[in-house]
Amino acid sequence: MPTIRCTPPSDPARDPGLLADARTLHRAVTRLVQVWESRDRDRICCHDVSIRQCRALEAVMDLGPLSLQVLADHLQVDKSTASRVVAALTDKGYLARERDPSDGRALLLRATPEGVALRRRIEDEVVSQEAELIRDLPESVRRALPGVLDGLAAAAAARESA
Amino acid sequence: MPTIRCTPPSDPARDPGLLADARTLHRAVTRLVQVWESRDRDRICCHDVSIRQCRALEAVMDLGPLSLQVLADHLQVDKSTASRVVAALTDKGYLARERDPSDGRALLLRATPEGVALRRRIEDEVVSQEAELIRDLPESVRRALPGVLDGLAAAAAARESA
DNA sequence: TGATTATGGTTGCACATGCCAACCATACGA
DNA sequence: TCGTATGGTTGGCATGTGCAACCATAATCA
Repeated sequence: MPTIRCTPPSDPARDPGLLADARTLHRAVTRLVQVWESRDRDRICCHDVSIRQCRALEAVMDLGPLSLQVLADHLQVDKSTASRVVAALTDKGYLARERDPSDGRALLLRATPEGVALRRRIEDEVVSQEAELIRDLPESVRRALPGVLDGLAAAAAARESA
Repeated sequence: MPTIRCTPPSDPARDPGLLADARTLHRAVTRLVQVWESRDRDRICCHDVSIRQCRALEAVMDLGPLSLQVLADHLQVDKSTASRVVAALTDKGYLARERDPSDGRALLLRATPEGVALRRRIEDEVVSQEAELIRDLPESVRRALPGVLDGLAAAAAARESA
């Protein structure tokens, strides 16, 4: 389908500052992502699950019982990867793999009570560290953060799927 | 050295909104990191190098000729991982592994001309996509971005090394 | 000086992740 | 009912990761 774009695809010459802004943004996001990745590895991996496994557990809890394919789409990984992540979580007792009664092919993934507890434990710990962190930030920055980050992630995700 | 902290280490009871803010922040950053990881996989991995390899190449160029250990510290990975990443980049011709003349044990890692060209190629492409992205953002968000992101990354990095 | 210790790198191991492709079972549509 | 589409699993192969063991060179100290 021929989507109509309101903004022309590229006219950086029209706004000379745009590329400079973009470069600044690129470096800032890259730095943030790298720092956070490392933090998450340290904070999550000591809790019996990998980062990916933790994200999968969160997705299952937040999106309700779901199929493997939906989970894979959400995590943006191949379904084979999702299958193995789920297998690991199931082996550890954090997820339950049921058959979808309305579709004999599909799974219905649910978090077990142990999974719910683990997720709460990890998130509480991380959030308390987050609290330490934002207390040191200027009030203006602290207030602007969620909106800005959500906007950025949403814009990137939208462009991704376009 | 006994660093003095201006804010007490933890008193969430003093500010009941703090934990809620922290949770909001946590979810926002997590989402952003996930979206970006996926983006980077798609944007970088079609250029003959993995994300990690690209980061390593950037680090070598930005920090000047450096040793494996310094690189590993910067990327926050084990030195064995750094060793293999460097080996891959060297095999592909993007890095040169020299002996440090002032220390017979250490390496001096440098980007080759091919490495420099590759990094420029990748960054130009990514930055142009970034430009598309921020053009769609509200002006207020776009203006707040770099400061907010830098502040957050810096705070996280500082707390990390504390 | 000679022995001990510290540091920089590499390698083996085990495992998670990643993608592709082949495969099976079930569902759906012509 | 037969062909096709979809949901999942598994195998293969590559990369990435940390840990531990190991080697070579420095640095330190008796």
